[in-house]
Amino acid sequence: MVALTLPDGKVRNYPGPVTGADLARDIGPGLAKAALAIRVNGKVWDLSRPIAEDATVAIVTKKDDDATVYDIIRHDTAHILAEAVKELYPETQVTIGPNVEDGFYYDFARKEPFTPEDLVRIEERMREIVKRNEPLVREVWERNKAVAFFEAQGEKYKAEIIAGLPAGEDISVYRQGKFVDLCRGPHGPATGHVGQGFKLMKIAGAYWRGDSKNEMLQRVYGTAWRDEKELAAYLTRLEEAEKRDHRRLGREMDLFHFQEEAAGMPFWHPKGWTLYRILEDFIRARLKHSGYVEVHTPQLIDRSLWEQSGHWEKFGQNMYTTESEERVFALKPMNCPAHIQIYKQGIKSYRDLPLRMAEFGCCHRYEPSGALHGLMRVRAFTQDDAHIFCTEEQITPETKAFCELLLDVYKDFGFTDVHVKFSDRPKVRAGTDDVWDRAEGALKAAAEAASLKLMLNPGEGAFYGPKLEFVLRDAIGRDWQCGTLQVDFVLPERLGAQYTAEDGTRQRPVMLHRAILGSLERFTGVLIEHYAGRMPLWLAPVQAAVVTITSEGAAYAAEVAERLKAAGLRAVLDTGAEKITYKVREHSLAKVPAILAIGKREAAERTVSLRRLGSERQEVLALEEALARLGAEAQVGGQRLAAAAEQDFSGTRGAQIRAPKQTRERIDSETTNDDAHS
RNA sequence: GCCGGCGUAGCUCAGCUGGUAGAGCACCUGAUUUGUAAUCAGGUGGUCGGGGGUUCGAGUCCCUCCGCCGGCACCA
Repeated sequence: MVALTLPDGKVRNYPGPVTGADLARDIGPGLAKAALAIRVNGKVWDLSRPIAEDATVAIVTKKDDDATVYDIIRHDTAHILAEAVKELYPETQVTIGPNVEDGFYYDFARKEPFTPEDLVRIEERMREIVKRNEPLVREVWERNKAVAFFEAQGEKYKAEIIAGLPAGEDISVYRQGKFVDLCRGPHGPATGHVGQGFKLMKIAGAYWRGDSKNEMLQRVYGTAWRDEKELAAYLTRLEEAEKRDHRRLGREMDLFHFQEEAAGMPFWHPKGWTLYRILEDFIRARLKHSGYVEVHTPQLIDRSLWEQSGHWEKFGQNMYTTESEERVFALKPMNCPAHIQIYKQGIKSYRDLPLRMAEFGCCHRYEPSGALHGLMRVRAFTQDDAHIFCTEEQITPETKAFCELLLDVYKDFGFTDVHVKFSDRPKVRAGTDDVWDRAEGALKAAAEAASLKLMLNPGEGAFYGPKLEFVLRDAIGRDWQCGTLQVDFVLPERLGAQYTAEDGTRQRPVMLHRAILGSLERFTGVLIEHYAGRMPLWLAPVQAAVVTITSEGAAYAAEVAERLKAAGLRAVLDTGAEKITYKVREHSLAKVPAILAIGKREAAERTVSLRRLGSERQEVLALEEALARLGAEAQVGGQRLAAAAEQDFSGTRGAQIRAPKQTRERIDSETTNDDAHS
């Protein structure tokens, strides 16, 4: 007897093993048709797989609001992709085809790369295969049979994968039509269940087994959804994400640019640099408040120091060098060795620790050309870098304090969804197990003390110590790794840092490498995308535009602009001859958070008509009231920031706003009252 | 670095099988004094990413270098 307990608590008894398909058919024809798979004691099984023992079961259908549905649909679609490719290009070998976020891919081995036209053909064939509604049949094969089968087919990759599977594991294959693929499953009952809500997205090269020493395969990416409507929604989502691409907004909002002569190194324009400097000044103030000292170290340092630190050996190929006076200098790729040099000046006592040394040091790294990506991956960058020299006992309190500072800073920027990856000892590492035990223990305890959600990232620590990696989630759900904290026992040793302990002995300090924003360039990019360019008031390069409706208001408008600037706000004055609708549009496209319109009435009554970006509402306020309100909002405030991030984004293009002609000169010199960059 | 795609005016893009470069917006000039997302008219603007080759003739074809885009690999 097999007793199956259904989700509603009812129990069905069978004399012997039954399949999910049998059960679904017994319950009703509708369910039988809709069934995709069956959950057996929480595990998802194929409908064709016999259930031989009592179990709690639930039929999975496409309508279920459950990630499993997508897992099945996407993996089925990957098999359909492989079948289509084998039908169209029989000489192609199949390799692996896992699911990824929002879709799947399949890697193929073939001499000729796929063309975009091939992709169209393949997708057409896939749609046919779906219509054929071929049953997907699970079979368990004996290992040698499986290897022999795939070798006979010329599928050397598949044979290699099977050979690598642990002994004793069932080798399951799935058959659909003439196509047989090694696969763990589970799958839906037939290709038709996938429906037409899928699309092939792109072709790319990918190394076999992810190793650049191996041959390159052809990877086809696809996406698959429950139906065409969901697919359409997904494609719309991609388009929306594209609109907030910081590279596009950087151009549209005149923040920065890149050019061939300095690939991977941003040219910051006045507005972009204003934003950058706000971040830098903000962090500088926070660090100062948290007991850090700031230093500045040379851009060029003789290679001997990099040899000593070990960087030359590991990363020499990725360092820019220059020769002078028969010596080789490297542009610094990081600040830490230089900070140790400062630490080593004079004798340090345990009383000097912890010593928190910060530097906004510009670093250069020769990143591989294919890695460059706007501000997110550059060759010249500045971190909000600091090194905390401390004793082992101080690791925990210092880490805790750092985590608190970091979360607080993130909150100010509007990021409240943060998770932390904890990367522990890698296989190849320096330091004894005892030291690692202590370092990992201290780091973990501190992270937990700071109430962080920890995700384990086993074996991914630096060779010198464990690390925390702080990942924040942006307004549209994308994750960005920004902050980091690494415990380092190695560099102080290599570069000879010491302190005198209470007992008079010489000891090695521990070094905590840490950054909150990471690279300022990258964080600026993240912020632009998070806010879709609509920065909250305190971050907006131009915070307010004072615009006249008619020239009668010009003198008063100039006064309003002056008052805003006197209140510390970055304001522009637009007294051009265009219509108010034109000015509102232009300044809105430029994503200026506040537009203060001045007409005859406002001038007479000493008021302003305030319009906020993203809203059509206008509010007539006394000038003093508007000043007070904007001034208050320009202060850092977490809640306001979060609210600003949620403002919906409407697409724009070509917002290269400049001052209208009559006032051009005046405005250009008054874009900002922040003299820091002049 | 590897695989694929792409590179035409400041931006977005058109330019069929090779016949000597075009639109919209932007910009400039003039007119318009306007009440909350585009006022009208006229005008300027490109050695078609760089170099080389094939051809009577190359934006269109070939080679090569550079850059960008999408992945992969890398990321101290």
